[in-house]
Formats: sequence, C-alpha cells, structure tokens
Amino acid sequence: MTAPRAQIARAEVLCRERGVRLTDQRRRVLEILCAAGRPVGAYEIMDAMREGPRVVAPPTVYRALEFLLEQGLIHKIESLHAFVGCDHPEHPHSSEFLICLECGGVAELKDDAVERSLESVTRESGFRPRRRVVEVMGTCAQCAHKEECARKEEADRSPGPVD
Amino acid sequence: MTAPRAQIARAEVLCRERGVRLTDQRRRVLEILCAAGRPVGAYEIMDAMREGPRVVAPPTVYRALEFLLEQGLIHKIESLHAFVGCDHPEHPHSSEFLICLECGGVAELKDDAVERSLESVTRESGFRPRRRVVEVMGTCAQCAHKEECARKEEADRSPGPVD
DNA sequence: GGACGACATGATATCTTATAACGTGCCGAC
DNA sequence: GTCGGCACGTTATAAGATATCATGTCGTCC
Repeated sequence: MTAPRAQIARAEVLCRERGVRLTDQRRRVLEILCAAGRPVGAYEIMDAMREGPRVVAPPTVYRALEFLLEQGLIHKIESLHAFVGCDHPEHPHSSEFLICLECGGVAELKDDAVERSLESVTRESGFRPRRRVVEVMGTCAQCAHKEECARKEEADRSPGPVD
Repeated sequence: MTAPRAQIARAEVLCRERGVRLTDQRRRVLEILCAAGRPVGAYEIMDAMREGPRVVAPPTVYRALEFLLEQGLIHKIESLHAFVGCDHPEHPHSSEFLICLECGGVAELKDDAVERSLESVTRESGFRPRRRVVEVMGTCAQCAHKEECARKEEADRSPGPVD
C-alpha cells in the first residue's frame, strides 16, 4: 500500500495535468479513502465528512466518488458496495482484488496472466470488453496464519481426533 | 443457454441427490430466473411471484435466492445486483460472466486459463480463495454487429468525415 | 466590470436493494 | 404426542443509490 500523503499528492498532479479539478470535497473523499486503507462505504464516507466543516448529503458523496472513479483515482469493490483508493492511478486500468473475509482488508493486484486470459477469452466470443470486475473473496495470508496458530494451540490443549 | 425446462429438471434431481428440499417457492424463483434467461433483480422476481397464488415479501425471495445460491443453481451478478440461472449446476464452481451493456444479456463462461491464472496469483500471495467474482462489462457480439451496421448505414446516407 | 455559461455543490425527496426480528405451521424422529 | 428443525409469513427498517431542482462559484468574453 502507498502512503496516503503520497497518494493525494499524485492525485493533485494528475488532475492538474488532465485539466480537471480536484476540489475540496473530492480531495476530502479521496483522503478518507486513502487514510482508511480498506474498503469504505459511501455512507461511512459521509459520516467521516460530517466531522469536517460542513454536513454533506448522499449526492455530494456520490458525485465526488463518480469523479474519482472516472479519473481512476479510486476503485469500487462491487461485492462490498464500497470504495478503495487506487494504488497506481497513473495509467487507467482495471484491477483484481483480493478481499479478506476475516479482517476486511483488500489487496489490489495487477496480474498480466489474468488480464491476458480474460482478454483473449472475451475477444474469442466476439465480445468487446469495457470494464472488468475481478474480486476474489477468501482469507489473506496474515489471517490464515493466525487461524493456523489458533488451531495448533487448541490441539495442544486437548490432543485428540482433529475435526 | 439451456432450456428452462431442463434446468428445473436437473435442479430437482440434484436436490434429491443432496437431500435438500426444492420447495415450491424455491422452484418458482428458479423458474422465473431460468425463463428470463437474463439477470433479474430480487424485487423483479418478487413482482413476478405476485402473479402466482400468493403475495410474497422480500425476505421470502431472498431466502429462496440464498438457498439456490448455496446449491449452485443460480449465480449472483454483483455489478448488476441481479441473479441468473446457472448453466451447469452439476459441479460447484465460480464462473466468469460477460455482461452486455446494450442488451442486458449475460453469458456464463467457464475458462480454465482464467481460473488457473487467478488461482496461481492468489496462492502466490498466500491468499486462500473461497469465492470468485469475475464480471466483464462490454458489448456482446450481436450488439457490436448491430452497431456496426447502423454506423455503415449512417455513413452511406451522409458520406463524409467519420467520427 | 458585468453578463454569461459551465461546472460544482446544496437540499429534499425518493427509489432500490437487503436484512433483522419474531411468529406460525409443517413434518419427521423418538 | 411432543419435540426440534426447517420453511415460510409478516412487519419494520437498514443500507445503498439516484432524481430533481435550486444555489453558488469561477473563468471568459465583450
């Protein structure tokens, strides 16, 4: 993951280059997402914004999100109805996400093999792809490790038939 | 796509084999999905069920959907908040979907290359996958063809600089 | 500098999707 | 016959997203 600061700074530069405006509201939403470092729902973002100077309504948040999505500065995780800051917004792309069901963490992948195979299988069927959603739910390495340890401890305390 | 009839029949057999109950409500939901042959939202299903003998409330529909999902008889299309009948429910699986933004149609893929590459990239990072969501939005072959034709006609009527 | 237009935001209402919580009825096992 | 598990009914509400119209802000062109 990238440092939140750096992410905002890059966004500033990109927007200037592209001639689009990273307004206060939009920057605020991006900051919240980057600071969280995990998927955050639109209404949670809204709540976080209430902490700031003024109260905002859903459309405000969704408009900011729409802008950030268009600019490739954030991604939407469809299966969670939530959003995350993009790790490498420099070039437009779709990404693959690994979503941990235990800790709620999300890792953004960029894997050529996956993308190539998806590309080829879609084209084969005459399909013209525009946007890809690739989300794998499961258990991340950290949480898998923790589980492992817990199970081992359990076994040590009461040795016997396992599972 | 498989004939709706056949899909229901297979579901009957599978449920019997597995010792689970394909009740009237559940069969009805499955029928509606299979007959539609396209993604259908939960509330649309509910409306369709109102045509039948009795009125149903959202929880009823969602419970039936949950059961059918567990049994692998249907899939959820996350990016559409909608459900489709599964083309080959015999063996449990995740699938890839091609979603046409023009006609709303959905094709279910089962591509080894995509699955293998996803599998390997997730395992590499120590991630233990449980469920995959792979959805490609774009234009299907049919709609792409139609568009092509329309554009050609346009060009014929008013020949000049294109786009 | 004032009028205009484009874009961004504010505010209210509403729609869509999904689930919580609790009650009732059916049916098989013991 | 009663007990327990499962499916379904019912009501309410949470959570996510958008439509609509009003207001504000800012640069540009005259």
